[in-house]
Amino acid sequence: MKLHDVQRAAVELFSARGFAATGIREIGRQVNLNSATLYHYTGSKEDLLDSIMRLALLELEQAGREAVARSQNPLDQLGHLVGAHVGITAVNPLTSRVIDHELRALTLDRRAKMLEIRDSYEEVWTQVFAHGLANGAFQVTNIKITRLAIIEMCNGVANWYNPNGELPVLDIQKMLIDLSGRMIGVDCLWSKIDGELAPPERFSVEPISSSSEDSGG
Amino acid sequence: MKLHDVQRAAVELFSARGFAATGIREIGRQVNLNSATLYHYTGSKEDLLDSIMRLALLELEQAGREAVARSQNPLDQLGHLVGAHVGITAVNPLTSRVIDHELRALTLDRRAKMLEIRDSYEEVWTQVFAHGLANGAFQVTNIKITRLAIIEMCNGVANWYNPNGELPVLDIQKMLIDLSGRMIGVDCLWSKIDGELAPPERFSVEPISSSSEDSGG
Amino acid sequence: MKLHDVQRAAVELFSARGFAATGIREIGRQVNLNSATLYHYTGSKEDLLDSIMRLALLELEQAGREAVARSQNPLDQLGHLVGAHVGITAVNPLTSRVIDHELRALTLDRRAKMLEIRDSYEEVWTQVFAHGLANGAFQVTNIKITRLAIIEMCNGVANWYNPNGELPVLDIQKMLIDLSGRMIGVDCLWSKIDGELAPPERFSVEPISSSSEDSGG
Amino acid sequence: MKLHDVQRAAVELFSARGFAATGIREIGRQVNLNSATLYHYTGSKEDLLDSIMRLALLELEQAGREAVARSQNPLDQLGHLVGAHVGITAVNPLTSRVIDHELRALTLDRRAKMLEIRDSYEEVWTQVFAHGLANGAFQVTNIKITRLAIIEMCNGVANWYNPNGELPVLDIQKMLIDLSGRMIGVDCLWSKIDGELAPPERFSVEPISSSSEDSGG
DNA sequence: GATGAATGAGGATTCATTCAT
DNA sequence: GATGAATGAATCCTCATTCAT
Repeated sequence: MKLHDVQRAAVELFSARGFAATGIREIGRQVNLNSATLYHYTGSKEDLLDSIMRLALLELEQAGREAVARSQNPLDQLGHLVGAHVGITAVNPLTSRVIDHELRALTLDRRAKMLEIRDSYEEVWTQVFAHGLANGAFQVTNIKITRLAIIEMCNGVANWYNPNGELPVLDIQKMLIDLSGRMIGVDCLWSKIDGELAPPERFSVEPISSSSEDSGG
Repeated sequence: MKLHDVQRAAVELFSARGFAATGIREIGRQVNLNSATLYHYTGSKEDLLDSIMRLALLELEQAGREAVARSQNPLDQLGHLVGAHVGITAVNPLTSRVIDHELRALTLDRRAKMLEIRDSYEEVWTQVFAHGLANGAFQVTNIKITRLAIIEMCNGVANWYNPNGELPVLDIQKMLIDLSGRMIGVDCLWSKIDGELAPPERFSVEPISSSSEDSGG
Repeated sequence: MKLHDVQRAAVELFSARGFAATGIREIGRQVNLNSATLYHYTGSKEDLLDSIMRLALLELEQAGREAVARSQNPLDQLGHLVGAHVGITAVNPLTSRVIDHELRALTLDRRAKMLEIRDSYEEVWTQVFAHGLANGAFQVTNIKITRLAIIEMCNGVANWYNPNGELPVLDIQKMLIDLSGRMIGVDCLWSKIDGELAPPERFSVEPISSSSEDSGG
Repeated sequence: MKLHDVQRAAVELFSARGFAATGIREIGRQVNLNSATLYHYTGSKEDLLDSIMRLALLELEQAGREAVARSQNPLDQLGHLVGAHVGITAVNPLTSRVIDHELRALTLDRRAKMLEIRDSYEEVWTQVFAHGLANGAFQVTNIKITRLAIIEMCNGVANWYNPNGELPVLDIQKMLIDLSGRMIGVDCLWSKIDGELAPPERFSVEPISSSSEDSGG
């Protein structure tokens, strides 16, 4: 479908230059479409960004909920959750950067709706930590900061991981799961997880040749 | 000095809306200066961004080097380094966001020069990890990923910490030092550090009422 | 026929927003037709305007000639002419506004042809006045200005008459005939007219629910 | 002042082609100003139209009030009112056309405010007619229609009068005053008016070489 | 120092129109 | 008949920047 081509091109440019610095004509050029034709597919430029972010956040949220549903044990849940988040981020680094950087480009009301989805996703994390703490499985001094630190660590993957490089995604997932484990006082969390990690999905909007290229910003 | 006012206003707007989405007139309005007058103080819009980023990165680098110089012991060094980075980030969240997000807005050659500074700073981290590993003090399976994960975790502070909130900066520093310690296999790193943390400096370009406000993106 | 639907929709929009401010898609939307389909029925946007104006002006001219043909007496002729013009204007206010306002939207040559029709119609008025003056029936100091004043007064009906209101068209016709009579020095012209007024025809292009609504402009 | 030049050019083009069909660049070209510079003087295109219409309508209203204030006698008042309206219309035909045709181009709220001014002006007419009727001086069968007919007749002057032609404005005023008089049952109203007509003022926005040129529409 | 005026380039978006299906 | 896709040209407007004052 053409719409997907447009979205992919948009993600590529938005992630590289930023939403505001990307021209609608530039996007069109990448898909060999006149700028006027884009409006046939996407509505406004902001609509385009909105559709991309919504799609990505919804998939992230769903992946998070499925990850947690794989076990009742908070430790397992944390492992799966980190695995899912890191997996998705590593497989979709460009889209992830757009999610992380361009919320501010949305109009107030659209931003609010988008934040609802993000908050709903973060709620999943919050509950896992609450259980883990009550459980005694998580040994942390500050639950909130620890959670935020882990999430930021996971988000950071989009800034340095190159999916076309040598390191397989699974290795990154293992590593960050272990690091997360240590952060809550558990060593070698990866090896203790019950069940396999869900394979991370590639978004339909993620550009094909996404090479993160450490392209700044 | 007026230049600092302009820079502060610029950081405030760049961090909130992004460089490309911020108009030169908008900056002028915040400091009651005609847009044409800005050019007396700052040169071009890119010059303004360049000066801000350079200043901030140089201070960060210096703080990093001083942190490491406080001890010969890699564990101490890591603690001081994390403390410095987190401290600076927490005290200058808006400037930190600009550093993290707007490298891409620079022209190629300027970006290259800026990356040199950033690389030079990251080299400090790399060496600490190299020593820690050789030393046996750091128990990690993958140094590079561990280092990146820790740095991203520290950078993330700019996304959620509110310097006007209740939590003192020092508490954040302690927490993240402990978390970093655990990530390399050492518990309670904070209590083991030799010497006091250097008090984090506020950049001259950091807006006064910087409340991070978790304002998106 | 569909063509008439399109023309009616066009008159509705042209009279409300003006030709230049009306989009071809807007017209299509009103008749549930894709904008591309309009071209099967109407040709270009200007063709559409042209067909509307030509049709209306031709009907006006014919009505004018028939009105004058009803008597040899200049006073009767004037009465019938005013009656016809006012009647048509009151029954087709939207189309009348289009005629009055949108000549300028036509290309030079099309405008010239349209003006020929209008001039031909005005020639009817001119001759009635010439006869009335020669006759001695019209007592005027400036024949041209009087004629123009009467015509403008009649045209003005399109600006304020609401065909869905209480006042019947016939009352308007009576009133303006009397006023016209007074303007040439004859009182109660309406009661002196020989023969009945021709009933004013509704144009095929006049929108059905034409409520003039005094909607500005 | 440059602003006046811009307004004059705008009136010239708006009256000739219509607001919607006039480009901002076209206006700029006429005053040798870059289109971007126009915004320095005028704000948006709609602001430009708004300022023109407001200025013209306010002057018209003031002239109307002054005309009526010249006498207590309704007949005199009507004469002065018609004289003022016709005078202003004849001296400012282009601006008058803009007032008559382009209200629809304004946004809803701006249009509402503009209509307030116009209504306030028409209220002057309404009161004169009310007094004239109560007085017995006006012999009419329907005041409202008579009033509307006279106003439309006066407005019509903008459609045919050429200020650069042979006929002086005063002659037009005389003629239309007499015609208006006849419409309310009074012959030779002009010769009965007490006091001189106020000389009609030329608007600052009326183009200098305003030759009505009967340019369509 | 400071600013109003000025501008070329470019921003997103809409336009009337065509054409293959 | 009817339409979705496509486009070049044009829309209004904003941009960063310069310069005479």
